[in-house]
Amino acid sequence: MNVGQAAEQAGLPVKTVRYYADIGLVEPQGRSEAGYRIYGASEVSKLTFIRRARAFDFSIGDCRELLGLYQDKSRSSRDVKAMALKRLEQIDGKLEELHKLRDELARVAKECRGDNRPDCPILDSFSGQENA
Amino acid sequence: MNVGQAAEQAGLPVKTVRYYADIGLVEPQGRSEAGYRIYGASEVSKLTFIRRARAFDFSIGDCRELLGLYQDKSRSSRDVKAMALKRLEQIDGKLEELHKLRDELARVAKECRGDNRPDCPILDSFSGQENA
DNA sequence: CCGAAACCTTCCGTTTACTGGAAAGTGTAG
DNA sequence: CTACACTTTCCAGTAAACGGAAGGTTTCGG
Repeated sequence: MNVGQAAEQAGLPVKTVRYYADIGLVEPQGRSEAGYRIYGASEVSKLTFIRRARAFDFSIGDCRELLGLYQDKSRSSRDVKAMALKRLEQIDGKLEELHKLRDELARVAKECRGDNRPDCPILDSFSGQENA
Repeated sequence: MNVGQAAEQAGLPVKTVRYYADIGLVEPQGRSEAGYRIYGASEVSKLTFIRRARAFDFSIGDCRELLGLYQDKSRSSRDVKAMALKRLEQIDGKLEELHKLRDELARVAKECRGDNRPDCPILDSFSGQENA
């Protein structure tokens, strides 16, 4: 199948699939006489795999590593779990940070009357003139 | 004061302060005879302002806009509040997404024994072979 | 069989918000 | 005077693609 179909099956934009081929992440089975990339079910699996891993915020580098584990039938699940737990930790950190951010922004937004007058607690908080 | 001191006071890397000058976000008061950027308290305030806004995930474009409002003494707080609420919405969306992600990753990681055997629910979930 | 539409190719530039480094000039402390 | 810290500009690169141009291919319909 051509790149378009492979992309559709994997749920990725065509450009992205080509990009992944360019960086050697998922190379097509081969090329047609006209130079078209040819993909098979196995490549679609890998692309799908990557789409999902990316949705978990794994970097392309991580994906490369995970794909290696994915294809290595003799890998130990320990390695994979270690990566997953590390990522989980990162996500938790990000979540916490984002939560704090959200709450602070919500707080200052709530304090702002949102009228025609210029005084605005939001901007005050940015400039470090909070009265809290 | 020179760029280094301004950066320190604003809590930003020197490179970043120079970058902000380059893109016309916060330009120095002037230049010394030797061509050194000269900053004053007012610029440091703006830099600090931007650092904080950036911590709220506002883009540079947003910061430019906010800085305009910040400096415009006749602005209405309504405009600022509208921006803040929009950003809040975005953050909430991101939070929700990240939460789902976290939970799913935690779930598959928990199911993974993490031993020397190759079977791994984490990788299975990536390739779409979940049994859930 | 021809022409248009819908594919596909490569290449190049753009994006975001910086960061790093090189080469060279300047200011300062001892 | 010299070492060293600080500054300048410029160039390149990062992540992970996206957008578009110019051109080749395939396929569908008449």
